[in-house]
Amino acid sequence: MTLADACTAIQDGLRASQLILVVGRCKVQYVGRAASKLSEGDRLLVIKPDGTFLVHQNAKMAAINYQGPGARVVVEPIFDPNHSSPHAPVQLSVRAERALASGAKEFIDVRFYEVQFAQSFSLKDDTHLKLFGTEKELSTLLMHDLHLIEPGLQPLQRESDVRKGTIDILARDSQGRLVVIEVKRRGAGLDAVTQLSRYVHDLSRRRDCIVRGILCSPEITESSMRMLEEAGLEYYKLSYEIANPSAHIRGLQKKQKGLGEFAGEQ
Amino acid sequence: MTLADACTAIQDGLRASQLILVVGRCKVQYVGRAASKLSEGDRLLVIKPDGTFLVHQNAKMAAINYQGPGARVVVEPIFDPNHSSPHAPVQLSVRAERALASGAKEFIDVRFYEVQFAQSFSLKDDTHLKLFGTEKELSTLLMHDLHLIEPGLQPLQRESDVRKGTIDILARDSQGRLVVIEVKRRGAGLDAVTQLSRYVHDLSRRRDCIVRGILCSPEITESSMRMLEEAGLEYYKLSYEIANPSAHIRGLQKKQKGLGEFAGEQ
DNA sequence: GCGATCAGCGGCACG
DNA sequence: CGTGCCGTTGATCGC
Repeated sequence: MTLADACTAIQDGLRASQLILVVGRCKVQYVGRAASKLSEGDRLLVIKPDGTFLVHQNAKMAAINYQGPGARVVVEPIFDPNHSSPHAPVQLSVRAERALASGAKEFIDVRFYEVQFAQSFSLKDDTHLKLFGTEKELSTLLMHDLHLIEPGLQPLQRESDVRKGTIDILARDSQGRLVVIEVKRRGAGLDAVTQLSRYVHDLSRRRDCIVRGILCSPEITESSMRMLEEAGLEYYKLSYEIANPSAHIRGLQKKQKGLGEFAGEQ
Repeated sequence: MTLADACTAIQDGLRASQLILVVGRCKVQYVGRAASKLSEGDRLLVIKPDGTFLVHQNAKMAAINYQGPGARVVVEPIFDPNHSSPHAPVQLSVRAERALASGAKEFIDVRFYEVQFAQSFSLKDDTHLKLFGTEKELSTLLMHDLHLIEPGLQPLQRESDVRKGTIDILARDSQGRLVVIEVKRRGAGLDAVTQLSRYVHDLSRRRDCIVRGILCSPEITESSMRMLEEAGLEYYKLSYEIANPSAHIRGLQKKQKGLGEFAGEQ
């Protein structure tokens, strides 16, 4: 496929606001929040009607260069400066520009030397993904099953904002103490512990009372567990199943200090 | 394009370990770390030689469903069960399976009802992106210019592991105190403050001495600044430029408590 | 719009 | 391998 044909195909796709696919040998340059250079090689370029601009190599999930929705795409044939008359383009430049929130601009330039394929497609699609097993779902489930953690635990609020973030679940225990519960849908790391610790400290200072903190996650790393214990916080292993219309909590087990095993309360 | 032709095209691409592109009307189902359903609509499917599997809608940067490198892809024509004899497939199933680190498996099933386009491409590309302006680069630059923060500040180590994470820069000030420096390439939020706070507390406890903590970033949110001050930590506004072979630090300015303005030290 | 957090985060580097 | 953490993170939701 000639570069001139590719240029036309891309322009047609841009005008018609279609999905554009280009496969070819190119260099890529990016300047914006960071800067990058990618030397010659074969890549896939995807341009979506909303301005999304993706350069993919032949491996890995992530695009090697990209531009988010809202980018303005311009395609331009490059002619050999040695030839005074413009016969056939020797390169094809596909450029995406975009304004950052700060007002600064960023751009990508993909310079094709050879195009294997370029075509645009009309994609009719107004559907939205339905996702199950998110943290929000688990959190909602857990709030209605706080007795799994301990009897007498009463839910107060979900997603309550404190000055230093958003608490997943706020509850009160049988002795009237506030309990901050942080839910993680996957293994908890140090960040989860610092997060919970932040909420507990903030709340205990503001209300001037003792506040408990409980981390609930399917796993926790060893150093996170140590840090949690040092901070006087509690851990419950959260076991759950993902089902189609809605997830399902299998159980919660308190992890005992210094033991590799669990002692269930249920 | 018939579903049978699409099936052949995909199979050829899989056999030849090529990049495969499919555009068509499909449903998508996913079960694994979470679960999802996406009803009928037109999408782009990208399959890479390494098993990467991407389903893109006509908007947004992120793939709506995906599978990472290592997935095993199987394509299978589905025939109408009412017809005893297999004439033409009524659907085309493209399935990606993958084993998680935990040992559990996850899979996506893309069910095509109609295929506009299906073709595979050979992508020769062994290049790697060169990226400028990363945090690592800024951190290295800053370590050699600690005097920008204050005179007498001496670098000790970069990327030093403490029990609770990895310290960007460890230094010693003119009075012999340890200084933990956390560098962020973009605006700092609460997480950056908790991160720094974590390192400082850990180190001060382990060494049983006073440890200073300094956050360096181009911006910081108001609540983060408040939290930083409450924790007795310091903030320096980091101004930098991204240049081609290497980034360049323009300056560092200490942010004064309670003022919207800066008082430079330089 | 900014701000905080989640994500099926992905990817990397180091122990 | 896990653990930690950066990312041109992106995407969402609340203020």
